[in-house]
Amino acid sequence: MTKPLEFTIHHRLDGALARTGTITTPHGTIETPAFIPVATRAAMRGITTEQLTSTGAQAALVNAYHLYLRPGHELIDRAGGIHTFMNWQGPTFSDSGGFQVMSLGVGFKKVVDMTGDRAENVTKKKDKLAWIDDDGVRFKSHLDGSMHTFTPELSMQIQHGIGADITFAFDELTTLHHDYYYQIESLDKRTHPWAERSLAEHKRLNAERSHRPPQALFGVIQGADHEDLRRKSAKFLGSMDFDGFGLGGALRKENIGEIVRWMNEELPDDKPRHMLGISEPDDIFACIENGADTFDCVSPARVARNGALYTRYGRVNVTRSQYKDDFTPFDADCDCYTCQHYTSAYLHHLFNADELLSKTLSTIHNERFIVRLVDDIRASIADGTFFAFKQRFLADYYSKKQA
RNA sequence: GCCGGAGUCGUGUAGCGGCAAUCACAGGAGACUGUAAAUCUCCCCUCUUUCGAGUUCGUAGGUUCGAGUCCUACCUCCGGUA
Repeated sequence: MTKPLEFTIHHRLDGALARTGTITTPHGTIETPAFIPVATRAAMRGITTEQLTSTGAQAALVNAYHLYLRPGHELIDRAGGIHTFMNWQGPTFSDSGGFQVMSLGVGFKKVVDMTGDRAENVTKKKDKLAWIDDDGVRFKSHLDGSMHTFTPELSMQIQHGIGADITFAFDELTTLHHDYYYQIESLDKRTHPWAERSLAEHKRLNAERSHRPPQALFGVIQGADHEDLRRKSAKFLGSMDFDGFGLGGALRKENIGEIVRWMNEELPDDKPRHMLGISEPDDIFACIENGADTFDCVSPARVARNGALYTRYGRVNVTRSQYKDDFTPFDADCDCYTCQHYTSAYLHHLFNADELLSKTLSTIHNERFIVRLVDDIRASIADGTFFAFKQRFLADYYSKKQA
């Protein structure tokens, strides 16, 4: 195969931007919409690749920043690439390190804020581990304090060493707390020029490294919650020679669907769109309805490790004492390995006893839950029942909290 | 029997005349959205939704403006010794 990526659209939903399709990569295909679990450091925390496969995951996403620091992208290249290294034969994505621009910078020690109304939600200069200028980002390693400068070129070199099928342009992830003028500057001086530089370096590397399977590059749209900036960014990047697009950045939960629509109305229809860092069921519905094709997110895994499991009726902490004597599966509707073999009481006990297995079993469940949700949404688009499915699912999902 | 030591929140502790009283564990609840997350936050004597009120450091007295803290007696436990 000469092209790094092909995207075929199969179904479209009347009255919305939702579609189903197939992404074809050198390491296999992804039926979209799809949820892509995150294996930041070339490992899905707490579970094996076989267990990840059992969740129905079609692909996995790794992170350039983390793998650059350890074990190093040259080492992964020597291993034969990320697929061989981590024994994951399916399609892979690699994030550019753009998220760390925010999470180690202004967002350091903060929770991602999708409301914008937490007043003190920006990290002070001296406490940060990342500093931005128009050329790139200086990082202070969270592992040993050493300094590293990320540029679009370095990010692409790292991502090519890693060898993921789909890579992302290095971008600046802003927050809802940055003002409008900062958001404009961020687009014009960094995210957009960096996208051009990422693309140029990517093309050079794909040509230079012809002994490896060709890699795809997605440009990442920013613009926070401003319609004009989102449309402008989508138009600008959409006209470039990317294989697909990342829908990134500061999103306001309240109107996340609308923000996604602004971008997708401007983007070329025939290229895939990846929603970066989103996985709450209501957000997934809103994004798919407005044209998102794939998703990645650490949340299902993280909340699982911390004891929160998804059910049809909402996300619930198994650590609650009510599950101590509950000898039924935590989610009776679930076909995952965990729910097929273990009871709520057992999971409750494992968390209580701080057994590693608690995290493994709950991660398997949550990843399966979100993967299956998106699979079901895909099926509902194909057979035209999307809106009914969405209404029923969300009514159930939020029925407990409203009560 | 005598000598010495100790009794503080479910447990183990801090406390050195001045705030229901430290810390840890246990217990209860919550949070988590391109992973510095096996993390973090809150509650945890009683009553109260809150503000707040009440009762407390083995028991009973005493000294003091004020006692978990000092004194006396008693009770219990742990060492040592007959």
